[in-house]
Amino acid sequence: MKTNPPHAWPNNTQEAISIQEQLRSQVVTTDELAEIRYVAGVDVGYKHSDSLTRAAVAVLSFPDLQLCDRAIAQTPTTFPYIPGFLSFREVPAVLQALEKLKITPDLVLCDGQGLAHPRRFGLACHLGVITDLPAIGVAKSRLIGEHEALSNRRGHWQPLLDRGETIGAVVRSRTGVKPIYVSIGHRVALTTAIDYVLRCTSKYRLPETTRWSDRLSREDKMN
DNA sequence: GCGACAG
DNA sequence: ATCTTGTCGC
Repeated sequence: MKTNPPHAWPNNTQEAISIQEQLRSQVVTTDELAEIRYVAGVDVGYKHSDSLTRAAVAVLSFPDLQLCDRAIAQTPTTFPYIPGFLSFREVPAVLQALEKLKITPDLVLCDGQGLAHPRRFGLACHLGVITDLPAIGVAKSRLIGEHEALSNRRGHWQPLLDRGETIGAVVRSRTGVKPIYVSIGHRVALTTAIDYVLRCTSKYRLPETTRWSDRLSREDKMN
């Protein structure tokens, strides 16, 4: 698929903050989706030295979740890991991987937060706005926000709150497992996002999309 | 100043 | 994320 050239890249957190504050107004928090036929999962890993960033993208058919396309890309790591600035570290490699896809996904599930972010502009929002693809943040752990006790049954969820504002949801993707953190990335409402995440999750805690991109990333690591 | 802190 | 063996539990 084609992606638009990214905006100027920051060299420090001050510049990164101003970019986040500028771009967050472009996030669409309502459903603006076409028919979903292909869902992509994105995973990013790093080499031992941390100097290389590797992005893997898996495109699955929806709703049957069969692997239809895949891509890997590696770029020099240009930004350190700082909570709240993950996207500046991962987006460049992800864009290169997306460029290699033959199939343009209708929805992207990102490994990280979307709106559930200090400035409401996590990885899923950033990638969504840059590509203008519908995107959802699916994180394995919490960045910010609090929530009420959660039922341990699959499908149950609680709003994730920050100063009374709903910024995402804590979702039990499988009965009895640790919950996952789902939030709006771009062009998807929260309840719709939760629904798609659950529909992409069958046998395990994480969506099949993330599991596939994880696998592709690990395979590539061996080469 | 003391914790918390996506991947 | 990544470095890493065995081990507890279903």
